[in-house]
Amino acid sequence: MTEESDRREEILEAALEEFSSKGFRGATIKSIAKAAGIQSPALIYWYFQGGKEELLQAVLARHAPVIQALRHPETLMERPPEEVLPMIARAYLATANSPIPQRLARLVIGEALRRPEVADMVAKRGAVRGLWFLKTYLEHQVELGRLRPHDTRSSARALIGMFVPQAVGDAFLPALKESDGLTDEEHIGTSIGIFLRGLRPEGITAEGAEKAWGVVE
Amino acid sequence: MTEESDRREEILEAALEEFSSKGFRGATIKSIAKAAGIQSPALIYWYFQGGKEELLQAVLARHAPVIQALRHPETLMERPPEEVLPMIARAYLATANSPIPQRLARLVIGEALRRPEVADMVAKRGAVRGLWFLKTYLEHQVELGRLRPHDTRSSARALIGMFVPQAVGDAFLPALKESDGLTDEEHIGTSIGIFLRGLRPEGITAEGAEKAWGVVE
DNA sequence: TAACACTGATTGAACGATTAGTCAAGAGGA
DNA sequence: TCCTCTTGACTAATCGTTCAATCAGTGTTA
Repeated sequence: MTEESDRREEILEAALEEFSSKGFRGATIKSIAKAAGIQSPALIYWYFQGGKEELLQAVLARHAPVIQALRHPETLMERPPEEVLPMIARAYLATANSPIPQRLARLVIGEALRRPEVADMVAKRGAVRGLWFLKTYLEHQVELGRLRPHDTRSSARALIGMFVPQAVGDAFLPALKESDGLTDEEHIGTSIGIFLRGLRPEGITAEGAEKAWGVVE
Repeated sequence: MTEESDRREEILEAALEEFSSKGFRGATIKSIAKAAGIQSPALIYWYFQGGKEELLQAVLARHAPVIQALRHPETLMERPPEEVLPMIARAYLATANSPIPQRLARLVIGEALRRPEVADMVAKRGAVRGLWFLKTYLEHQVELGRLRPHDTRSSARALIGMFVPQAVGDAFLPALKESDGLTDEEHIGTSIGIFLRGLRPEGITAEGAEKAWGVVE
């Protein structure tokens, strides 16, 4: 259960590479076999009797934990948004800049366009969980009086959404970032600044908030 | 030049339908012919000598004006953000809910993943133009003293990004919106509220702003 | 009017290439 | 010998594309 065959792992790696760059239909069993360094496509059927389809499922399953991610140590819950939100934004944009998650995103997006099950998996395991965590965190901060009361379903979407164009630029449309040269850190600073100021309770200034909640940096 | 053959138009329609639902590779010349109501795939080669590839290019070219869109009547420039931003958000989400733009988005996203030229077209004709308009508008509002000074490259991204999760939910991941039932109008109200409050000049209240700038609704 | 030819539009059948998947046989240890 | 792993050769189907033939009009000529 724990020890996977080396060959199987090699095939899965090659399949992710091929599927993500060429798409499910564009990648052929032979090209995957070649990329995995094996002589015959027949060997793939020894490890994945279900053929190409099972291979795709196995690749997705192989990285499902990564997709889930965003394990939320409850420690974050108590820390103030001035600290937590930039952390989340940095983690998000860092993911968009890493090769494996990029390939996974290419594969998953491409397949989600045609396969409702994949779209559903993305929505439920990825998006809904992420939004649920953000919403819970923001609600808790409202209860603590650090943010003014509002609809956290909406603010959770708005918060993560603010970084989507930049992430898409990183991962898929380099021309977008080149157009004005906005760096990730600049964007994080400005947009979280707007977000927090927009949700600051009445009559509280930035300096007062930092002192009251013990912001580290 | 103006009068296109009916048949050619029928084939283009069928091709958009097929390409967007099955992808470029997934859609076959025969299935497109069938969807267009013609008996033989050979007819497609009479109208598009370049074959399947030219057919794809023709479908994209057919709707290029729609992709550009966002013609910006200068009248918008002078009107206050309390009016303009919800208008933009509504137009954006309405587009995400319309069938033809949805199909186009499916096709374009799917192809942009594998074809750098398509990705570049999306970035330059779509994203960069849209961001440039928003940035210009926001800068102008800063000059008018209706928003406090800030990096408008970042706020333009943040603004349009806030609606991306909702738009994606509309067009691709229905499970996302079902998860908490947030409506488009609720989201527009809350998130633009946060955005505007976050960018309000120092010492100006919401009521004061509305009276000073003559917000209609 | 009738026969004809020309042109654009449409068809069914076929070709060659490529694909996912199969199979029997072999290699190499235990 | 037995079992796991690996291979090259093969199959059956499907794909994009080509091609010769045909159809429907539309003048043109006798």
